[in-house]
Amino acid sequence: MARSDTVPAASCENLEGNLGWGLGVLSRALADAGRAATADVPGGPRGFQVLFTAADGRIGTQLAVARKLGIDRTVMTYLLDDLERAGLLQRSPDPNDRRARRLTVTPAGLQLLADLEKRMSAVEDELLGELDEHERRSFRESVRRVAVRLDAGDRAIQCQLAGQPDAAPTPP
Amino acid sequence: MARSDTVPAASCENLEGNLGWGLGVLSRALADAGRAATADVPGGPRGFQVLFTAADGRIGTQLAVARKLGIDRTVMTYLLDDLERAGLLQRSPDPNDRRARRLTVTPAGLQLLADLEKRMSAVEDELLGELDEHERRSFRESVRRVAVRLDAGDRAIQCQLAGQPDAAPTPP
DNA sequence: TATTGTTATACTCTATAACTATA
DNA sequence: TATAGTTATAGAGTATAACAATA
Repeated sequence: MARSDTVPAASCENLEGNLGWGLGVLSRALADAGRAATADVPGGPRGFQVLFTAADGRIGTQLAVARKLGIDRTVMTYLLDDLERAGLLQRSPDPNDRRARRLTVTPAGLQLLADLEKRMSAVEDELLGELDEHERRSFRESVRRVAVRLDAGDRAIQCQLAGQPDAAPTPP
Repeated sequence: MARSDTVPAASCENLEGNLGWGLGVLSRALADAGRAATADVPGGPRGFQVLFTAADGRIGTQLAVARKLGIDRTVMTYLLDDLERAGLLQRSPDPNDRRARRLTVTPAGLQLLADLEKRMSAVEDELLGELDEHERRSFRESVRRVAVRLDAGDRAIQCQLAGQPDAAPTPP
């Protein structure tokens, strides 16, 4: 009764081996450190990501940016209001589809963004400090590949995962 | 003006290379799929994690579990109320410190937990489907090591990150 | 006095619905 | 009719503060 009653028949030996726990810890740490590093940015870490995505230019409209970042479109409105009011970004009607708004980062926004990228990069390296350079590169690359597939790749996968947890894994 | 105005002086080429974006996508996907896979558990994915941690036995009291999982202690109360009401878990006063409550997972809880671990494991493997087996093991191990250091290791690191983003990285 | 846990309250985010304008 | 964006409202989730019991 010393142990056999407290140790469950777990497929995973301990909590630390649980991916959900690990990603939770990592995400919280990144969010906390990110909030501190983006204290001067409206919207915090999310404001930074919006600036970053808008500056990239390939994702032009505000709805596309919102989808890419997992931000609700109604939340996006307030976020952009704040960023625009701070003079970091501008909305303008898309000439091809006048319903949509194109996002343009102002010179002030680009300048802040360059600084933010340095800060966030430092934060990330600090968080991943446990890993050596090779492991770090490998880790970043894995995250990138997994995320790209989850994001653009197959939305079908997410639907499958969300809809039928016990269903057969091989649909035609 | 065709490009030089839209492409910023970014240290990271594109959004996909951004760790924050990648972890965001991955965490959201895991949360979504986890919610679906734990639809029958009070508290959803978090309820599963509490069960898992409590069943491990090494982290006995409810406050310790809450800290380990990044759950506010006031939220923990409601969470445990639900889990206890569902007959999955029990609270009992710690004989060594009668302020604290020890958590015991009931047989029904252990049975559900075993099933949940299978479900969550399947969800995780599906999410990491982009990686081959070796990469997957390596990725999980990296997450584990990074999280363990962030969690127990040095809370000083988190304080440093959170407190002074621009400060010198080598305090005495 | 400090800490664990609970409760009640207030606040912040997020989701829902309704509306405008374009397509 | 459907979509991009906005606005207002309601709801979920979270944090804050006060309290009781124990250390």
